[in-house]
Amino acid sequence: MVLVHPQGPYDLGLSLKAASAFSPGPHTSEAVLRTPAKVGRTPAIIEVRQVQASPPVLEASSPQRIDPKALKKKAEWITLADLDLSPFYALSEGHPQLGPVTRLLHGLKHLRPASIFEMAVIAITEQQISLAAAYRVRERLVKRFGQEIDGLWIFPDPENLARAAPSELASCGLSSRKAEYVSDLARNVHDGRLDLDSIKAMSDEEARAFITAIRGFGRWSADYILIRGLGRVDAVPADDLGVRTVLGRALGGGPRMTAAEVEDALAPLRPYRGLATFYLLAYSRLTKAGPG
DNA sequence: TACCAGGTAAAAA
DNA sequence: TTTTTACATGGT
Repeated sequence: MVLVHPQGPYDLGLSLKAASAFSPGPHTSEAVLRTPAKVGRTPAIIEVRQVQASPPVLEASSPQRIDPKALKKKAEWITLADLDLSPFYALSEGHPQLGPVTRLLHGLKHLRPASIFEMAVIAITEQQISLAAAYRVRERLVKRFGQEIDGLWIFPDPENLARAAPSELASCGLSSRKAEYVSDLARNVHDGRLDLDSIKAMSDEEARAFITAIRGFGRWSADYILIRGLGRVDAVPADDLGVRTVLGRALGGGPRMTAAEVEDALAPLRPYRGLATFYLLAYSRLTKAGPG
């Protein structure tokens, strides 16, 4: 068991609730994060619960025997512990639409996928089709090429997907084109030709250039990976259909915005445009009537 | 039943 | 150089 001290305000329960509003996922209904991941070489369940509200303190643990330092690092990565929301709240305070939303969702952060590789595959699956459809495709990928631990499935390593024939990947529901993207990506990462972790040290602009140079990743995927996979809070896929729809309704009071209108609407929120967008999307999903 | 859903690369014009 | 096309699945 290790303690994690997130920077600034944090509400794990709210963050889990938002996560499950975006995808069905195995997120628990209670306020405990339970996520399967490899810690070093060891498959493990990582459990995170909040033991103090303010200043926030998290407790990370695992039923498996894993290095406490590595466990802490993984928990910090997944929960975006290094992000301090305070300056973002100060900036959005006076914003007519965003201000009330940030007050309502105080302490909300998104959860990062355990690795950039996983995030990259998520991005490919979510190109063009609905999040729900993409989730089903990933579920099949994970159950075919991943590893089960205590009822949860660890996302496949690059090696697992590199070994798979593109046709096997496609049989999980990927288009043959996307199956090639995933296969190429997995093989390049596994061979060491592509170092996705090197993105962590790059500026947003460098990272965009790096990602879009990879086959299968356009501007949308690059910005999506930056905000969701890396927690780069200023990155926004402005041409994203969901972003354009929700911002059109939330900020424009009307129909779907164009990408240019999204850029204009978010300009005052720099350097937190991605975070602002996440809050508006989360608010939109959380306030939709749930099933039952 | 259609149609749309948090795009991309490659072909065609 | 710009525009069009094929693509896979799930929800409505």
